[in-house]
Amino acid sequence: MPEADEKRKRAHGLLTRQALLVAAGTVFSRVPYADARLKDIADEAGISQGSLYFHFGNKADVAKAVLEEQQARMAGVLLRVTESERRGLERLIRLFSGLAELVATDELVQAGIRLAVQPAIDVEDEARTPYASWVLVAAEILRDGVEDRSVSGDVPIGQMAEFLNEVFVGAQTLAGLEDKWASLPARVRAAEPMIRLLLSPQREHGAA
Amino acid sequence: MPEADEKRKRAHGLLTRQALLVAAGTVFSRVPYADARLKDIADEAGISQGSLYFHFGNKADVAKAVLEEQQARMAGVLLRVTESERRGLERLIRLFSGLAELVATDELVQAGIRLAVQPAIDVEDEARTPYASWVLVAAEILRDGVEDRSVSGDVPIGQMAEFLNEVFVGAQTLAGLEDKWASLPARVRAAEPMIRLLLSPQREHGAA
Amino acid sequence: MPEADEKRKRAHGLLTRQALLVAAGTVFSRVPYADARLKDIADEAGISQGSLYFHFGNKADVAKAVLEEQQARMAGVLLRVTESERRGLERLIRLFSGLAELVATDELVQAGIRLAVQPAIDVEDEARTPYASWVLVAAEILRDGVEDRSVSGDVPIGQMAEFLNEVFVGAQTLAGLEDKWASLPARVRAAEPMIRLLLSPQREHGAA
Amino acid sequence: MPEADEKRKRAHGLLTRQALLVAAGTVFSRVPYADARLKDIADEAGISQGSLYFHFGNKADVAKAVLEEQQARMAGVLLRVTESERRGLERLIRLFSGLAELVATDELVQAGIRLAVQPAIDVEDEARTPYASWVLVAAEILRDGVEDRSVSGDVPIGQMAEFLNEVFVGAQTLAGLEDKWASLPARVRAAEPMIRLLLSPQREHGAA
DNA sequence: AATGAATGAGGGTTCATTCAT
DNA sequence: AATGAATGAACCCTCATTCAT
Repeated sequence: MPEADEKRKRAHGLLTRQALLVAAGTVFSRVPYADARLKDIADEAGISQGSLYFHFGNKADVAKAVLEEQQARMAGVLLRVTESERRGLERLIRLFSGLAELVATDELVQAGIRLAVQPAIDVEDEARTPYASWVLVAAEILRDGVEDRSVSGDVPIGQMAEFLNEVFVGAQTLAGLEDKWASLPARVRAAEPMIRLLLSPQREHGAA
Repeated sequence: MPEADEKRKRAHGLLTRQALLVAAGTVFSRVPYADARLKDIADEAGISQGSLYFHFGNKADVAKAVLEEQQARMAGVLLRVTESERRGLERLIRLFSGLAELVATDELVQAGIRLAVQPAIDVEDEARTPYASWVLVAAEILRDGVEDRSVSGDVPIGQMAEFLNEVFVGAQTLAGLEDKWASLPARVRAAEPMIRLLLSPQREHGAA
Repeated sequence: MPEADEKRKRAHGLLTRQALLVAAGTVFSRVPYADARLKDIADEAGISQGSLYFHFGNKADVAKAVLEEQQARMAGVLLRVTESERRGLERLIRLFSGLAELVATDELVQAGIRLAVQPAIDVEDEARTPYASWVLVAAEILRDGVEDRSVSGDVPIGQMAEFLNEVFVGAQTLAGLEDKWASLPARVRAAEPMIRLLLSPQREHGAA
Repeated sequence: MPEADEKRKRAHGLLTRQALLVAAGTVFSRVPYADARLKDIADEAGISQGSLYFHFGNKADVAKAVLEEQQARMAGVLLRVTESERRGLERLIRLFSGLAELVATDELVQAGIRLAVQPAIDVEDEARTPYASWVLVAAEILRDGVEDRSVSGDVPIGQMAEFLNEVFVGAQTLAGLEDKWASLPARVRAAEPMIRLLLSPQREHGAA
């Protein structure tokens, strides 16, 4: 059954590629792009450095693959939260804590963050843009919240979305420096009261 | 007068060192530590690469000097704001916008931020700690604010200080990615209403 | 009928080998041996790189096969000319123009020339000798020409054969550089009058 | 005397560069461009491989420098011959034998020939063109020869120049293959009678 | 007969650092 | 105080070759 052989072969290749991706996550989560050694990634994945080039064209491609996977995993959290939670305010809180949990525990996601934040010459912007999209997501949820009365109608949606994004990114940045993101969930939890205060309907927003 | 010569020489040496620092700021503000080339710094300063080693011991030393200068300049803003503003709330707001302005316009400070945020192998923590101190500063100001009634007494000082730090760092991170910090002042301005809302005395803080 | 299968398989194998040879011709005609990539040859032939090793032992073997085929094709021209032309002088002229035509149009022959001219480490001399043999062929034809009176008896056979060989090789080298041998036939045509002048019987040869 | 120091330093650098060029000649004269190892060149010159990059930008630059030097040396022969010999025919003969002598004894010139003949991807045409110019030189000399009656007026200048170029290039190619150009002078000497026969004034040229 | 996957040696190049002057 | 020159370690990447299927 040569066809079965083919399949197994290809499957094995995909496994290796997956291992490589995980290894890349480990390495890129620890050191900046320029300091990351392909040799370390290959070693970590248990294959030769040359093999790496069978699966990825070059160093930048590896980084891009990590970024893509990171985005997919973060989008996964969004999806799950969207499905499970009805009301806007809670959805937002859950999204934040869900992302925090993911970031705190998933090395590949941590690697993606590192890569996204630094201007590596060869990893083009295509992969680094998504920060903007999270603002849109937050705005969307806020609008839902206004509709379902979990969020005050006085909230200036756009600016608040931007603000919340800053809060999360700031927490993420600081947690990354402090203890490799282990404290991120705690930080987000600590921020929750302030967020509720800002959004809860019983207060008017006298913006400047 | 050989002594005069000596003096001139030493003065000239300091000038060169200063030029080197500025050049380092320019380069480190643009690319990550590992991508920064001593050659580029030397070129930018208009001296030979070899000379650089007369003024600094090695690459890490240059980075450390940049970090020190950055911290001095940021501390300068704190000093000026502390002197000029009486009431806690306004002092805090002024501090934020003052720092934002500095970051947006001063390449060396931008360089410092870049260096502080990334885990460069050889620039040890000594220089990266200051993030923690800003939380202390914020807490101090908040306490003053409570005392002078510009800040609500219900505000949980420690957590709020941490939260505000996250906001600023988040704005800084995003502005850095977006347009090399040009938009940071605008971001801080946009965040002002939320901050006022959180701190102003006429609302109770019944957070968990 | 398993035997028929066998036959078909073997035939198919030969086809592939042939395709491989053609592909090698294409690649070796374009770039020096060391720059020729087995991957390019395999791609050009439409098979996998691994398969190439079923048909040839290694890179040098591929080159040797190309050289052999080239020599066979050039010898073919000699054979055809010998059969068709009686008189020595005309035979010589026809041989030159026939070879020129072949070189100008046959990529595999071009590849052979490239390979023969450069000192590739692993394609040993076995394959590169034939230059000498062309001198012998030319001498033989010259002798025939003297006998049939189409070539002057005063011609110093050995040296003239060597000289004619140089002319052809020179034209070949220059045409190769100029336009990938497209101009070789024209060059040979332009050289014809000089050759006739040197060989025609009505003039005495007062060599040193 | 710091100025003297400067001078000595720079002179030392030029010496190294010169040594590097000679070493490159040795290596490039032996193996094709792609097989030439920068390590071998550096070793041959007695410096580190890294130093090589202080004097030349990259491998292609080294090759280009060799080509330039080769052209200068060959042009030198032309100059000397032009000065020493009055009559066209003798000038031509002397030029050929002078070049042959140079090629046979000068490794750097041999290297230049090797480089000029093979299509190395990164050594651009700028450096490989000069073959054409030799045809012009030959034509010029032939014209002089016609004027001073050392060359027959019936000679078709352009075509004859091209033909003579082919002869020399052919001899050069074959000598290169045979014994690293040692036999080139002998080959040129052997060709001399044929050339004289073609050019000497007492015969008419019935060109096609 | 053929393929996808893997290997490993080696090459060119970069760059922080040092040295002689 | 400054420079040109030199060093050497290391990195990314290529590519002929091999192996399991």
